[in-house]
Amino acid sequence: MITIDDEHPTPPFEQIRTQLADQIRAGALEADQRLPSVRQLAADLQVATGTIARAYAALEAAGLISTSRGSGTRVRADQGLDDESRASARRFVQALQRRGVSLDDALSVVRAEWPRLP
Amino acid sequence: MITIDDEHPTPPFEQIRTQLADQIRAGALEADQRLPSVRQLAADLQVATGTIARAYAALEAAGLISTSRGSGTRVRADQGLDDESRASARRFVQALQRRGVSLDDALSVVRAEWPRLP
DNA sequence: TTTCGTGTATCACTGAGATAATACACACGA
DNA sequence: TCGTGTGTATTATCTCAGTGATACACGAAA
Repeated sequence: MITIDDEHPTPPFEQIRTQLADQIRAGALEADQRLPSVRQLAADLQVATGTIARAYAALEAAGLISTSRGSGTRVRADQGLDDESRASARRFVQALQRRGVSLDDALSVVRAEWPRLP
Repeated sequence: MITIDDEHPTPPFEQIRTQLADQIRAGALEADQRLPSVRQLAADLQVATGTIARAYAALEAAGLISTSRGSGTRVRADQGLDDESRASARRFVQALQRRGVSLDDALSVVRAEWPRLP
C-alpha cells in the first residue's frame, strides 16, 4: 500500500519511489512480482501517469525493478537486504520505540551517526 | 559543517533544516551553543538570508532551537536523544556498514521496519 | 493482422521555492 | 543614549521541478 502526503515537502513521485524501494528492500514485495501498471497506480493515487512513470524509471535506474513495454513492471530478483541487516534494523527500531522516539528522530540519528564522507 | 547539494531533489532550506536537526539530535551541537547568524550562514552557503531564516524558523517550530532578535540563535537545552538511543544507532550503523550497505538502504530498511500507523 | 494493455515521450502550465532589496523590531554593549 | 548586530517581515520577480493531458511505441495474445 502506498500513500501520498501532500503536506510533506518531498514531491509525490519521490514519495512513491521511496515507498516502493522500502517495500522491495524489506522483502515485502517478492521477486518477479508484478507491480500495478502506471495507469492503474496513477488512478489509485489520483496522480498523472507521468508521475508514476517517473518513479518507475528511477527504480529501474536503481536496479530494483525491471520495466518493459507491453509486459509491465516486475520486481527484480536478487534484491532486498540480507536477513542479518534486517534483524539489526528491527532491534534498532524496537529499542527506539520503547523510548518513544519518533521515526523522524530515528532517521535523523542514523544519518548523524553515519560516518561523513572523506 | 553544512553542505548543500544542488542535485538533490529537496530544496536548500530543507537540506539546511535537516542537517542542523541531525547535528542537534546527535549531540554534535551542544546545548546553548550559538548558531551562526542568518547573514553569516547565508554568505557561507551562498544563499539568500530568507532561505536561512526559513530553516531557522522551522527548527524553532520543532523546538530544537531558540531564536531571539538581537541576541541570535541558540541550541535549546533538553534536546538530543538519550545516550542509549544513540548507542543503539551506532551499533546499527556499524553492523550495516560492515555489510557494505549504503546510507540510503539503511534508512530505507528502518522506514520499512517501522510499524505502520493505525 | 488486429486488438489491447503496457511503458515512453512530449509539451504547456502551474505553483512552490529561491532570490534580491528593503525596511522593521529587538537586544546588547559602549 | 546610541550604534551595531541580530532575527523578522514584506514585496516583487524569477526560475524550474513537478504535474497533467495526450499521443506515440512496443509486446503479447487472440
